Amino acid sequence: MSAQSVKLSGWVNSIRAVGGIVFLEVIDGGSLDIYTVVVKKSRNPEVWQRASKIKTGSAITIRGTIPEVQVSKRGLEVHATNLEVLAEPIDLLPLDPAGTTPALLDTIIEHRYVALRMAKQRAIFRIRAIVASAAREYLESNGFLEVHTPKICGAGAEGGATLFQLDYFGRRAFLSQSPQLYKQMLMCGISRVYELTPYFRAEPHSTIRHLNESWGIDVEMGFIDSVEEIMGILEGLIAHVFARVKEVASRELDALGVKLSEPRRPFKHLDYSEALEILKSLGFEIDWGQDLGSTEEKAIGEFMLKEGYDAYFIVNYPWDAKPFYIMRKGKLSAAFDLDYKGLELASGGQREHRYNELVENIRIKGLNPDDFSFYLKAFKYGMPPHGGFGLGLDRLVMVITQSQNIREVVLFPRDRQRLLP
RNA sequence: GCCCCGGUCGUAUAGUCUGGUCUAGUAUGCCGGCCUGUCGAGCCGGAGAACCCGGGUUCGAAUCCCGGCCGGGGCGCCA
Repeated sequence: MSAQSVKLSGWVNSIRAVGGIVFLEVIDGGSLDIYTVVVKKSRNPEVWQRASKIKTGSAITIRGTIPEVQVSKRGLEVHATNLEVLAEPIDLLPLDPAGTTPALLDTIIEHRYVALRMAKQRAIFRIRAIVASAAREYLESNGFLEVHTPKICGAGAEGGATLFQLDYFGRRAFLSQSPQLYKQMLMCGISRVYELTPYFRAEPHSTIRHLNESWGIDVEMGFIDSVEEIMGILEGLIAHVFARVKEVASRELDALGVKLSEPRRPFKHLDYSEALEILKSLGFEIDWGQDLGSTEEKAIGEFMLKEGYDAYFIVNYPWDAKPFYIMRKGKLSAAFDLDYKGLELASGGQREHRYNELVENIRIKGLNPDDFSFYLKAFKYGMPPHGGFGLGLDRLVMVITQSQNIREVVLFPRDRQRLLP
């Protein structure tokens, strides 16, 4: 048996020198692995000389061997036979990559690239990537085609939400607030589509769960029998993502101190009217037809959790509280929200696919059908019954990583104040 | 946009209520030294902040008052 030789490139996260031995704690390019690089004066005077002068935060390449006998209690021990410093910091690090001295969220965001050397930060963004790939995996195995719709749009999607305006060769254009209208138009030619996409919203909110640029998983499916079919896909998607993260990201979850439990299935279907009853019993005064505010959502979340449900659908919303493209069922609608512990993760529903009814809905909402002609045209050529949902990717990652603020799970968040970096 | 709280060495904080004793304390990081198995290393020494910006009160302001900017939280807004 001989020692295995290795090449290791990464950053020095901490240095401990004990007499003629230098211990470098090194992390690699992205995993959660930690290496303890050992350099002894007696064995390698030249390398030791260099190692004892190295600065925390330096980017280095090590060549060395992995000894049979591992003494280090932390990380894989590597005995360096060569050490090359590729770049060293020219300023004090803006935060402690080893995580001993805490950093405020604002400091982390300002220096996210350095913060990513902290185990917890890596864990969050590794989980984020796993969530995205697990979602793709599930949707593709269910016959959904990934599509990419425009983010520069000539018309505001549904009216209502505030849009970012921009100049498009002298014409007025907007950043897409949602792929809603485009994914529906696609239902005239493809039966199942999905898109991982940014949503741009110019709302001046400042909360722990809103951003002006956020990411969503948008799904639309045609030839459906009922709205239940859509909820089935959404529930399956959520369940698959949780299961996948649990399966492949145990180290990341450990690093975050998160014990992830998969949501109880089947998800409870809570009627909007039932939700109002619950709220009434909790002392809230809500008139039928009103949308639920965040305080109400949280109260329902707590109530449902006591009943044993972390994830639940709220169904049968009043149509008045929903957008024009949602199918009407008298005073009610074929729309649903998916909430997880009081946080809205997704909303969706069956759409109105009949041309005349759709035009009528637009009018009822006080909008002008002419403004939607590019969209309405798609409903003239054999549009099947269809529906879908938009699932907030940031919020899903937030829930899985048990982050308190949505900014924690977005590398460079865009909020009202933050435009750089 | 409204309400509450905050802004002090690179980082994280103490100090502010009860103005002077703060030439601003501590931890970590940083610099120098000692130590051949540290692993939140240890020990010794050192540098580092006129306290977000502007104005005011006062003999005297990190501390009190006003405005602005920024941060955290709550609400509103939210296809």
